[in-house]
Formats: sequence, C-alpha cells, structure tokens
Amino acid sequence: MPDKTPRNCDALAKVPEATILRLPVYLNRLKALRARGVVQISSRELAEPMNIKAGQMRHDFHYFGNFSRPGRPYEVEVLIKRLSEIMCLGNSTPYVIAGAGLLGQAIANYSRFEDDGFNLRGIFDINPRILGMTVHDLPIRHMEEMPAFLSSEGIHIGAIAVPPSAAQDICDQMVAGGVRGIWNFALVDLSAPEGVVVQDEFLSVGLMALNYKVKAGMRE
Amino acid sequence: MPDKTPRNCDALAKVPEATILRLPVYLNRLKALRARGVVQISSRELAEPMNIKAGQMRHDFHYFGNFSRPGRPYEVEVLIKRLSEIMCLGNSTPYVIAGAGLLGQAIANYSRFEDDGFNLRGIFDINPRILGMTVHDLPIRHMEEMPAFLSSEGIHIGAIAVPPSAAQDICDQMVAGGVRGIWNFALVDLSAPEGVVVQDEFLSVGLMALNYKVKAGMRE
DNA sequence: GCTCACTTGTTAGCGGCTTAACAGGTTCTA
DNA sequence: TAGAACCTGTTAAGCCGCTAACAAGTGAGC
Repeated sequence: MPDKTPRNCDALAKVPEATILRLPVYLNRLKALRARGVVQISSRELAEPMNIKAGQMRHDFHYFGNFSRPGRPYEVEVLIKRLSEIMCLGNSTPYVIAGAGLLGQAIANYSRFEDDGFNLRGIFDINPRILGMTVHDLPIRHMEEMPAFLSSEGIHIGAIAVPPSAAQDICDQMVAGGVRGIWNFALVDLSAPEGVVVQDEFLSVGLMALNYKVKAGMRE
Repeated sequence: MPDKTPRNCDALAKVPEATILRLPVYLNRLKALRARGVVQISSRELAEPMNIKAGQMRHDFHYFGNFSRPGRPYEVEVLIKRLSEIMCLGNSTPYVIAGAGLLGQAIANYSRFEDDGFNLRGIFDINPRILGMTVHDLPIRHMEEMPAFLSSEGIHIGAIAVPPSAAQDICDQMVAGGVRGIWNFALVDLSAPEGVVVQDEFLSVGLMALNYKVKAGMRE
C-alpha cells in the first residue's frame, strides 16, 4: 500500500462534491479566528458554530490527511496552510470579469477574493460610455480584446456578469481564450466543451429557496 | 390513505433539500422557454440541457403532483404556474436590503427578482454620504429606521450585504423587526433564533470550488 | 507513574438521494 | 381499428454521503 492519502489537489477521485463545497467554509472561518488571535481549536469549537457536525469535518479532513496528530487539537495556522494547499490557493490565481455593470463591479471590489489568493487582471464590457473608466485600479476594456488578453496572460478563470442573452457568446470567447473555469452569474445554462468547468451562481435560486423555507416554516 | 400528494407549500415534510434547490432552476428555464414561445415540452428536452436527468426531474415533480397527465408532454404555462404555487411566489413577496454598497445596489437593481415575485421595499445603510440617495427608485434610509420599518410593513425577508463585522448586529435587528428569512452575503456564520432561516450566499465558496475543480482537472 | 478528561483518526452502519426500469396513458399513422 | 412511438407517473434498487461509535493518542493533575 504505497500512499493512500492524497496530499494536494492531485487526483483524489473520490472526494465528494459536498466536501469540496465545505472546505472554503472551513477556511473562511479559520481566517476569521486567526484574526481574533485564536491559535488552537478543537474540532467541535470549530465546526459547530457553522452548523456542521464535528465528526463530519474530521471526516472531510480525512480525505486529505495530515491536519493534526491524534489527541492534539488543531492548530489554526496549520489548518489554514493545509487547506490552502489542498485548494491550490498558494500561488495567486489570475482571473477576469466579463461585464462591468453593478454586479461586475461589486465582484471586482470584493477585496476578500484577494485575501484568498485570487488576482483580478481585467474587466471587460461593450458599453462605450464606461470603456476606459477605472474599476478596482483596472481600466474597463472592450470585450473584443478579451480572448487575446486571456491567452497572452495565461488566465484560466473568468466570471460572467452580463445579461443572459449575451452570456453564451461570452462563454465561447472565454473558452477560445483558454479559460478552463467559468463562474457564471447569468441566469442561463451555458454549454461548454468537455474539460471546462462551469460554476453557476444563480442568486435567484437562493432567494427562492429561502422564500420556500420561510413560507413552509410558517405553516407548521 | 387520505391525500398523499402535498399540493402547495404546505407541510411536505419529506421534500429533500436538493429538490428544493432544483425547483427554482426549473422555473427559470421554463420562463426562458416561454419567452421563446415554447408551449409544450417533454421532460427530456426540458431537463437535459440543464445537465439534469429527465427521470430525476419527474421524480422531483412527483413530490407535489399534478404537473401533467400521463402520456402527454408538459405544458410550459402549467408548469410555471404550478411551480410558482409550490414556491409561494404567487403574491408579491416584500423584502429589504441592508447595505447599499456595490453589492447591495447590484441586488437592488437585479430586476429578475421582481419577475419572480419579489418586491424590494427598502434599502438601508449607515454611511451619511449616501443616505437619501436613490437606488432602484427607493431612498437609502438609515439603518436605525429598519426594525420599525420592517414591522410596520410586515416584511419577513431581508438581505444582508454589509461588512462581516456588522452582520450579526444587522441580523439581530432584522429578527427584532420580524424577519423570518435572512439572505446572508456577509462571510460570517450568523446565529439566529429557532424558526429564522438563514440562507448563506458566500460568493467566495463558489470561486474557490471552481478553482479547485479546474486545478484538479488540469492534473488528470 | 497513573488516571482522567480531552482530543483526533478511522471505520462501519444507516438513511436519503439518485438512478433506472416499468406500467399506464396518449397521439399519430396506416 | 390496430399498432407503434412517444410521453408521464410511480416504484424499487443501488449508491453515495452523513452519522455515530470506537480505537488510539495526548496532556494535566495528583
């Protein structure tokens, strides 16, 4: 049995989607705790305020291994480092935004992404009135420049914050520019070639689900 | 056996969370199809472009019943009506936004929510420079006015788009004002009393998960 | 040095979601 | 009218993820 614990973001075929979505949540909370000066923490103290069972978190960690030694509590700094490794956040990851409307600008100025290792390199639009204006220290460029920009800068991640009608076209252009992962805020189902990951961020889904739960809860 | 099919947003104890999150997705696509003039559609044509198995969608519908008659394809209009009923989107649902920064304004101006039956009633902030300015035809009010506003208008849903450090306080104020559902964009784990639903919308989770999948895919 | 209270790592069992298959109904064509 | 090609509603099987329990390790107090 050579080495059963996958260390980094290598392979690890069988890590459940649900776990992958929890890792960033752990990381966020750990950073908040570090900012408060917390050095050590038990799995229960870490997990339960997030409404996650301590055992489940330990189980999640167990897919990767090397988080602590048995018997000892976790060290906040070690966990942050380990999770960052696992999620490949070590080296700054460049990305761009298509669409410089309110949503695009909100994303661009959400500084938290930079603390997490992402680096906004460009923002694109087609509205001639705002071209050249500055968002987050970057000029708004014309969408036509995007594919060449992407390939010359070697960027693999792009956010789509344009109206639904334009989204598929932007998606195609991003793929042509070499993008491998698309963060999609437009309310359409994009079709992308095999190997390109599309992460939908449909805000209205969250709002409707919330509404459903509230209304359902009020009937009980 | 009295009536095994739950009709509206009544009770329906056993509808899985995963199903609840898919219903809005179906609804969005159906509205897009209606806009294109589609009247009838089969489960396969409806589901597969969303990367959802047709059988699963029929199974989701089956929790509620009365979507079509066996043998016949679905009628787009009927499905929209039925899903809207189930999700209690019939009567316009009022809500407010706390935080009039870029993100708050982006949410306020995202007109899609109104098509889905939500009605923005107020937006609040503490920054004196922007108080009184108009966002989406509404004046930015001071946060102090919020609790009274909520209860006098009978509002049960509030979005939090303020910095993490202020979020818990805003959450408490919303609860005091009678809010039953909180749409939380601030990257902290809010604690709310039993009966209040908190729907987290942590954007960085999506970005990190996307990055993970891209990096993991590039190693294979 | 010993015990106790605490911790994490690990594995097995259970429950719930997804999947697939089938039964029953409709429509169209010949 | 009979048959074929669809379609949805429904049920059962399979699988994946969650839960819980346990083993093993640590450190404090005495």
